[in-house]
Amino acid sequence: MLAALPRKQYQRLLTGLESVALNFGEVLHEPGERIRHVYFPNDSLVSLLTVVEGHLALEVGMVGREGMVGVPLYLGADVSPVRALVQGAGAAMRMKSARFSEEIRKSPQLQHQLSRYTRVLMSQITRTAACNRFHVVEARLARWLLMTRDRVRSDEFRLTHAFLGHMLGVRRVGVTMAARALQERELIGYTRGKIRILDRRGLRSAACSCYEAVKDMNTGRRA
Amino acid sequence: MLAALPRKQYQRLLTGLESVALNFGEVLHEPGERIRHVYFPNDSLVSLLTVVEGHLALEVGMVGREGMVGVPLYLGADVSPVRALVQGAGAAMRMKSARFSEEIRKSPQLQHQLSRYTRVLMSQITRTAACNRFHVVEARLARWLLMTRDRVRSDEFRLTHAFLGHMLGVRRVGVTMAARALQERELIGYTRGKIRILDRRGLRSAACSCYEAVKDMNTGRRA
DNA sequence: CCGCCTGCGTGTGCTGGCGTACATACGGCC
DNA sequence: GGCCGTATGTACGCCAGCACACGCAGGCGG
Repeated sequence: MLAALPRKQYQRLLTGLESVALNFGEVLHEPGERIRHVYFPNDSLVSLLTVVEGHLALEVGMVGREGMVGVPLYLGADVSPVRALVQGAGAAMRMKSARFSEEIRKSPQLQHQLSRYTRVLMSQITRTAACNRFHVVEARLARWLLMTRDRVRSDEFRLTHAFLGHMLGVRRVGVTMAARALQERELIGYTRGKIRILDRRGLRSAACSCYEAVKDMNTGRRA
Repeated sequence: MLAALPRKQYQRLLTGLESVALNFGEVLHEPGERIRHVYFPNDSLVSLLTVVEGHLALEVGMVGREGMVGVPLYLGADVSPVRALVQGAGAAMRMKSARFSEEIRKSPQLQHQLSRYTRVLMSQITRTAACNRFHVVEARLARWLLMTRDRVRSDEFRLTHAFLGHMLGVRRVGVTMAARALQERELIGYTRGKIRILDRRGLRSAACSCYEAVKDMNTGRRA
């Protein structure tokens, strides 16, 4: 995302950026709490979850190297409305909130990038909302795996059914059923927390149209 | 929303604003189409709907006098990701897109108001997503009626079960059942497209917590 | 090598909402 | 005052996902 900035701006930003390793399960932001840093995932992957009392969590957005964690800061709030959970371990850059606000003020180009990304994120959240309402677990699981794959750039990653349940807002058992169905169709394989995508094209046709839709938003093919 | 601006700015904006009457069922923006005007409802009410092929529509946000229809324009896109449907007839102000973009550029205060509203809208969309996933129709219907009431400022309004189905993303029959349940508890009354709220407090307790949650966002009690 | 924790499989009964189809009833219009 | 469109009621079969509960197995630490 930042790489799209003019070189000079980018160089200056770098002086405020700090390289960090994000660990699986780490919580970067908690709803209602102050945002201390904004994060720019490199090969890591962060999920944005909404938390409703008395229910499972529910993923509303996914942030990889195309985006940023901490958009509310750009919009002038210093608290997060969502939980930001590291879902794929890896490297990221981060910047202190104060410094970042400062940089935004100084750079119209950065503002432009951020407004663009905010737009994409809103569309993504909107689409995810509809997806969670209308599509069955199996299709949603397929979509989710594909989206994850695109961001961690690997066909294999670690995650348990229970974890997936939190992402998709369903019980673990629901995930188990859906995963087994996909496995029987030889689209994926999994054992004890390791999931591997075997047939990417097949998985695409098992997924709902939301995968392509969200992808198109990110690549800017649609606004 | 605009009233929060400094008087001078507000005066200037007025010169670009045009008063319009919004009619029930009118579509202001269609997904994928250019945004020609932005709208500031006065006593009218606009629903933001996401449309997924082969499914009912689903409301993700509601805009009354506290907000604006056309946020994507602020974020630099000239096409809408959602359908904006007039759900409560009434008056609104509107401004041509080009002029509005111009005004944004000129006024930091306006930018500030817009970024604040964008934040609120994102939170609302997020919360609505979770609500649609986790809560039963009856509670969602109650929430929806209360939210509408707050915006049109009247205990009675015109809408059919079929219409409500589109808002809540359920079949008409589902609405009928939920509505009857609420009627039997004497919280609402309805006949042929007219719904009246009889017991507001009771309705609040029938609604899920999302009503209060979204309300708090709008009034700024939470970010 | 044993135990235990974690991850996965399976079963049972239940309920909310779906798709579809048809029946009633109000209310405006001629 | 009868007609008809639109709004609402009702019914039937169906299935996805729920809550809860328990069984099994791989792998790590002692």
